[in-house]
Amino acid sequence: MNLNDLIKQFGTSQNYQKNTNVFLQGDEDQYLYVIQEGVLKAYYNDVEGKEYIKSFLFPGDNIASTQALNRGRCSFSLLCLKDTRLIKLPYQKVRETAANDLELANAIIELLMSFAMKKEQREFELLCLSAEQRYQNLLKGFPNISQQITQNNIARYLGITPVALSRIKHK
Amino acid sequence: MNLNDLIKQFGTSQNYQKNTNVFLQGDEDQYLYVIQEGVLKAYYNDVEGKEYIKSFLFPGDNIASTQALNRGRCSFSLLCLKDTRLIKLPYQKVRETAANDLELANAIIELLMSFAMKKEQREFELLCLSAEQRYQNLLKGFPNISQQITQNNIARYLGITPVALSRIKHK
DNA sequence: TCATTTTTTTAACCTAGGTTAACGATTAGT
DNA sequence: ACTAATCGTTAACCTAGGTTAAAAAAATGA
Repeated sequence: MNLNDLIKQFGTSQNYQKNTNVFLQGDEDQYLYVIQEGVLKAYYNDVEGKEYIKSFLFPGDNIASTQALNRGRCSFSLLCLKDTRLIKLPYQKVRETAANDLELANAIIELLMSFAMKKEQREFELLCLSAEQRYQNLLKGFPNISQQITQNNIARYLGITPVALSRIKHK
Repeated sequence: MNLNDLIKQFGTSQNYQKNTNVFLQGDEDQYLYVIQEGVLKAYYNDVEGKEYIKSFLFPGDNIASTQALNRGRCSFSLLCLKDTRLIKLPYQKVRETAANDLELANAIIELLMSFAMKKEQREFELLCLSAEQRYQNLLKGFPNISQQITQNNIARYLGITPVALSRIKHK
């Protein structure tokens, strides 16, 4: 069994309107989501309500809170920036199936490996690059991002304020 | 087959003296390492030679460059801060074995999942916390770290200079 | 189209942390 | 125990980015 078979068997399709949350920081949510259509942001809020954007999600991407999957609560919130369609896959089913299915287990290894690589890349950027370098990097990897995402959101993703991003662009 | 069996079958034990590198940024190195004894740092150097520390490694931890495993070069270097003994496991063997061994494949899923959680936590800290908060966090999770790691290295791990860390401590 | 809301820019001022350099304090090697 | 090297601290000065607020620009909706 591969990931597509698994999705056919256990996945349910869900529609969300722009500006609705798929889940909120603090929720229990043991699902894996695959984006079919739309754009989302995954973000943290601190105690003062300040927002920090973990990542943007586009069709083909997948997401879950690893904290929540491993018997915890979501460490972040997930919000639709546009009308969105996604597939919701119960993680319990994924693990149960993988426990008895060699092909699927190896597909999940691939998936986790590529997730790990992405997280490691983000860690690198946050640790080693200046805000300006992170911005250049983002543009290089995603030249038309500003058509899809507001500058406000881009700034929060880079770890700076919208004011600071405006300054960087001005140069 | 579980991870320990795999280590017995394909792992080789290696000793390194303090201040020697296990691998260098830019190397090809398709091995997974398990730390038996010692302390190490994983770090990036930028074009000007400035150093940024990804993580410290202690007995029981494991490490590899995910970039290098996936037919690339190491994105960081690995250096022993103390005399070190570690087990070197060829990643090719791990994948070949997992491809035909359900138990092992699921053990690797566990391993990758816990790796992903760690990277996600680090991403959170770098994105959302100030240097001072990151320092407090580190002390909470590892109260005796300054007996094991110099302040210079701690600062580079936090993403600040040793001078800045000295200032933070002074408060 | 007009009105409202949201986004982006600009400016003034502030703060955390960087840089350089000098000086003690430790540590390691002989 | 002595020397050399490394490490930690302090100070002076600098810079990237934060904060607040107001104005301009753009998007949204009736």
